[in-house]
Amino acid sequence: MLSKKTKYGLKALTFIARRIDNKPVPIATIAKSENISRKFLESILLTLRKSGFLGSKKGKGGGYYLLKEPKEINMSSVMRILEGPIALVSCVSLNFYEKCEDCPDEKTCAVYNLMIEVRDSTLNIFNNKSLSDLI
Amino acid sequence: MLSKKTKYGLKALTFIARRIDNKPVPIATIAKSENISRKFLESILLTLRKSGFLGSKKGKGGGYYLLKEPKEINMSSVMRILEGPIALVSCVSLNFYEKCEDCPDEKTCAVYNLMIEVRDSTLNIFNNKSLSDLI
DNA sequence: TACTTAATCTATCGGATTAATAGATTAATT
DNA sequence: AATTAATCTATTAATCCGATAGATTAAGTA
Repeated sequence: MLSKKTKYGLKALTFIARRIDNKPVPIATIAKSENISRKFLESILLTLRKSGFLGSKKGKGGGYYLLKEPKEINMSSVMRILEGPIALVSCVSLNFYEKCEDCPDEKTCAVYNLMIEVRDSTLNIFNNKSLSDLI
Repeated sequence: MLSKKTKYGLKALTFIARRIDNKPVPIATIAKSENISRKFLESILLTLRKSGFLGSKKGKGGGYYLLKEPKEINMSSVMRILEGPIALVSCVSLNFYEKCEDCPDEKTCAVYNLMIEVRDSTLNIFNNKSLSDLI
């Protein structure tokens, strides 16, 4: 299941992307319009800024704005920043690989191949979707 | 990410399915062979029994055995019992549907359609996989 | 019958993670 | 100077996960 962080993050990104002028959008505006706890959203937007998706401007007329074209913002990268691994088990993760403690050998693991398949099909969707597709 | 419960459950099911004679397998045997906490596995097998996948026999020579052919044990149903919803958000879940509190309208939700797509592709895999494919 | 094996049931617990909150600070605009 | 709005640091509340403990019930075996 998707965390609220990810869900809110995606909603906020699309909200910001919908502004054609790309003028800064204040946190409060997004929070109110999308029914998100203002403070929680604050921390989410901060991570999106630190990851290079968003820029920010303080003071009056400030807020968050996109640093790239919506078309250039890939869903895989957003999901990885907000949610973490796309794979269902870390031993099949491309970007967050980790060996399973309990599993002596991945090649003989029954779960492994199934999860590879799921990962690939999900990745296939996220890789071919950008923020512009969510608008 | 998959819970350990699900991962262990899948491993245990394949372990049991590998016994061609389908004689009861004691919890302890599975736990030792698959490096799973015995007590934790106990509760997992209990839910698999209550869901109709496994039968059990007490006493000497007892243990858990499959109630159906591995070919008849569908991955979607196993996943739903062990992990819960296959969908990433409950508002796109077929079996565990729940309305999002924050979302006023699913039709205008940007996340919705993306998650529908992910659900369908994952479901497509699980629906066409059975326990026999894991062995 | 007594003993052993093994599942069953109830309950609890620590730790990690998630979601949310609070308050003080910094920066920009008017 | 006043206002607006992001930033930073810390804390809290709630939930969930993985694991554990102990007593009980059932079945086979000597």
